[in-house]
Amino acid sequence: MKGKATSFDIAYRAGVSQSTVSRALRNSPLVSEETRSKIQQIAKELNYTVDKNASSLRSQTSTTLALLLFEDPTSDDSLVNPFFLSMLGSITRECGLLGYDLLVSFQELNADWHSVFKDSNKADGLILLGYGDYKDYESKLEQLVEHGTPFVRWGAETQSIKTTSIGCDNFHGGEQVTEHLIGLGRKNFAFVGTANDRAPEFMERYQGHCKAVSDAGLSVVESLQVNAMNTEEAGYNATMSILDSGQLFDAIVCASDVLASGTIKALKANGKKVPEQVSVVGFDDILLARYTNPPLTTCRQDAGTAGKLLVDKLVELIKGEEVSHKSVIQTDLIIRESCGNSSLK
Amino acid sequence: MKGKATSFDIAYRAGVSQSTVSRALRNSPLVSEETRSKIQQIAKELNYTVDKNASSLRSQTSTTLALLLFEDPTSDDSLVNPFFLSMLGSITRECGLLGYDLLVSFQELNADWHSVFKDSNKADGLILLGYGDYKDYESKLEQLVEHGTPFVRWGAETQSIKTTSIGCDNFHGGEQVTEHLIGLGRKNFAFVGTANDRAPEFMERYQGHCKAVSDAGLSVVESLQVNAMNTEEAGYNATMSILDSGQLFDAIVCASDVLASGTIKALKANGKKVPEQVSVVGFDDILLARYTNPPLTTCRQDAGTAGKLLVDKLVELIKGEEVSHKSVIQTDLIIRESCGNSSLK
DNA sequence: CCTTTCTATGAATACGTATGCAATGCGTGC
DNA sequence: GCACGCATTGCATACGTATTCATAGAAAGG
Repeated sequence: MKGKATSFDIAYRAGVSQSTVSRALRNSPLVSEETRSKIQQIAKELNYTVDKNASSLRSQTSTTLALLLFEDPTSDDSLVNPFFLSMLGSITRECGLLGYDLLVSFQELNADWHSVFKDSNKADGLILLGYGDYKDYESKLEQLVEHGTPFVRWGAETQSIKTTSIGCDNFHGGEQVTEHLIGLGRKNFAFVGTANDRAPEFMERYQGHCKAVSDAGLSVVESLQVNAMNTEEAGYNATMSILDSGQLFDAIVCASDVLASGTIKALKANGKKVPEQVSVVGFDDILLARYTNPPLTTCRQDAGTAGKLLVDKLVELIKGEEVSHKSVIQTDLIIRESCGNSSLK
Repeated sequence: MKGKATSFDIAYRAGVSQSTVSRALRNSPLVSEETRSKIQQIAKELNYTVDKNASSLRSQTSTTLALLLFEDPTSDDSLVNPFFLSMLGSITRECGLLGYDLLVSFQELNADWHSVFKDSNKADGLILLGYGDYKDYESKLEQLVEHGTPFVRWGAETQSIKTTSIGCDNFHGGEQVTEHLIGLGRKNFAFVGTANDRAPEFMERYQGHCKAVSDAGLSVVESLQVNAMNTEEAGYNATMSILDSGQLFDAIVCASDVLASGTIKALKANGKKVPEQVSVVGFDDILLARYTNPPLTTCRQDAGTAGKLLVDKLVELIKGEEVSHKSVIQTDLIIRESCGNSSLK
């Protein structure tokens, strides 16, 4: 046998036309049960596989999704938000279940990612993962919408346009962790990772945090909240600046685990005991949270559900179904040791 | 404008034939500089992108690589070997640089991964990442070879057939960590993660370890080496069994960081102080290694170089170039606190 | 000025599949 | 016995590009 078998080879052997072979293999009702089974039998014998390029070209659909991961390039290996990575598993798995292939691409934010893949017909839709400089980001999203490209995003809802996004209940999560701290007797809160343009979900967490503080009859001290990017270093620096300011606080709420890791380091470097003197909470429950010292109390986002949902929604969009603009995933408070226990009261 | 622009649209506007457009866009020397620039100009105006399906179908080449990641499905989110994940970044980046797209797929070992992608012409070659039940694994590799599918692997060299693989110098790494321990005065070694069928690289590390022990005039105690899969739980259990055996040891060499993490937990659970009573070393230097308590001394494999090399070699294979069967990446000893310092002597 | 060589282009075709449309055969109802 | 409907199948074509082959014109050489 020379080269790969084509549907014509099967047709010849089965004594039917190529059309019938194509139909039989796609389980069209237009072929009799008898010929179908004969054809499938032969296909198996010949190790036949449909040529995806030809198939996609003809049907104008690729059964492929593209995952675009936005990350600022960093120097070290940990160039990827660990939380996104843990979604990757569930995304690929769900793709497999639904019969889609997955193209993965890391994109810098200023790249022309909005046209990649879809224009070239390599993918039927896009999954966008990662935060962006929101001004530029939203304008690119608008282009996608104009273009009619199906896509879903992980993250907060966008302001200017309606897009389909999946996100966790950041506001509630912010409440949860703060209520936990209040329950332990903490009263003076700092917040690391206040919103900046790149991370509206941080803002939502902060707002939930504020609500819980207010509800408890306590007051939010503006000067104790510090803007920070999502890196350990930023968490470290933010915490240092809080310490330098000399203000009083007995708990630090961090907008992510990565930030919290830096916060704990900074506190230790300054001789502060965690959790005895200062409680620390994070957000995400990435693998690392179990290994900080002390282990980090945090708010878990279910990466498995998130990934599955992203794929499901995108496929619905591709099929032209009506899809809700926002899906919210519940958060779970994971209690470890970085906040102490109620004996602190 | 209705639908996407095709090369015919450009041809019409430029007053040339479609052939010329195709040539101009692919920078063929067969078109004059003048028409080329006119065509490229028009292409830009029309936001033209080559239809990859048509292009791939015609040229029988997809400029796409497929990354197959083998993992036993686990219950928790950390379903992916963290080390492999850190390679993902460099792999996608290198793919981008070389103009290749990347399909990512998690595969269970018993699946028909050997025929996926390549048969359907969706990818020009495969990158295999992950360990397998070696009997089954090698037979599938043989099928790939027979089939003429270009592929590269991360890991140890295969026994029965010649395949192109990239791996770190596991043997030397095993020596490095052991010599370090010996330098600190350790004399009685246990080893967690002795080779099983699924992880020949573990075996190489073990052999390097043994060499270093012998070279130092010490002896290897067979009963202090325990087989273990690459999970934290396995490391924990293996260490417990060593402890239960009641044998004397002052250092545990683990075949991976993940194992070492479990080992440290088990030691602590039994009241053993690390590193005062027992030194522990790992292998890989995954992110987690910085966060164990105490931070883990380990042998770093350069995931960045590894990923880049995998892609480079695969592309060479695809282009039909001669490629060395094995490339070795150097390892670096990363000293943290889990082994103690020379005051232990 | 005629032949030859080269350069730039166009015409035609193939890649392998999916599908609209036509055709065939067979059963059914009147 | 005839018209009609249904169930299968084949024919022909389109998807959009890359490439071989042929061609026209220009340059070159004698």
